[in-house]
Amino acid sequence: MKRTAPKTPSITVSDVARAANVSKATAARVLGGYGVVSDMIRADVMAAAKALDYRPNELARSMTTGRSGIIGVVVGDIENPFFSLAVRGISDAARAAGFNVILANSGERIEVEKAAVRLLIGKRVDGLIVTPAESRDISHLRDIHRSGRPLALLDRALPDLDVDTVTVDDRGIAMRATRILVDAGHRNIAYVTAVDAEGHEYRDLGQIYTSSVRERIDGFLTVCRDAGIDRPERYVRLGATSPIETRRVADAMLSGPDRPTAILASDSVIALEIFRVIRERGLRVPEDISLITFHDADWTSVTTPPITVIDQPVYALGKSVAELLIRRLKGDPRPAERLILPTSIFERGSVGPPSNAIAKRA
DNA sequence: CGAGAGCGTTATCGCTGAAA
DNA sequence: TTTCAGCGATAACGCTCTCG
Repeated sequence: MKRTAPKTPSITVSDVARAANVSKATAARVLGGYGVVSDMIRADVMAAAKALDYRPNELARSMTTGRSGIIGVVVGDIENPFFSLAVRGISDAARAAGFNVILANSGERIEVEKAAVRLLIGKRVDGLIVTPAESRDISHLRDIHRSGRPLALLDRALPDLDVDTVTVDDRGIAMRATRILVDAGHRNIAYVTAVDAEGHEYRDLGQIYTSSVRERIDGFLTVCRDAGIDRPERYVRLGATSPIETRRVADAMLSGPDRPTAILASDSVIALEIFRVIRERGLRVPEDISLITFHDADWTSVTTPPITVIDQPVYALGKSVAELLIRRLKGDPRPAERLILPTSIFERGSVGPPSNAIAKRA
């Protein structure tokens, strides 16, 4: 029995150099694609490398260059199609520029996000893209900045952190969506988000530490108040962190005596579960309840009725933030940029006037 | 416990020989 | 004689592991 695993001798530049009868330096020049080498020697080295199946040792390479060629990405929830599409945008832009991506999931938990950032810095990523779960505790993000590594923020801006940021106009688009519901005659409109807070109950904006959601709720409440709706904040529901939790929230909301006649969902995962609960309760969209959701997820266009959605340019969001970061990695000295991408609403069939029964009671 | 070798690669320096 | 393409030698990188 062997006590130690047999060493698998990997082919190095030295081996290739020996096989090609040149020095290590010359072989390295050919394999690394730098410096000047004659065509004959280049051919010899390439042939030797191919014969030996040489593969560069990236660890050793980054030891001398100080670069890893890797971009670290920390997102809130990999399972959410919003983030998977954004990551797709990031990785496409990264690959085009010769970078790879390491992905970490924070589950929207600040401790996990901090650990992920620490891990990625330990892995010596060249730069990081983060969707900060909280605007309150950003010491770990300042640390990145201070370590000289570029940082870029995706989807969520932090006023106190002057780094490249790509977002959408969350407040403005939430206002437009809310206005559609108000114009349809709704007075009891709920906003449902995954973001949670102390006590799981909404009191005021100060509780909401996820900047994009704070913006949205602000926009939502502003339009409600402008329409003369009394205490719209009582319909803000927090903690729809998973399908199970969303179901709990939706059940509680829809079984109450003053159930809302319209719902604005903060993401498509929440909206799908709410849609299920509505149907299971024998209610109809939009006759009994109107529904609008953030994110034009695939399923929203194939339901009966199809769902009115806020179409965020998710792929472009990811692509743009990666491009900003890569520009930074290449030494661009320009001041930090805050991009706000345009957003639109696809009006489909899930919004109608409030049902009479409820309207009478209200 | 500290010194130092070793890992694979890159980058710099300096040498050689041939062309101008 | 000068110039420079083409190449070799080697220090340096940051860490682990061994040795004294």
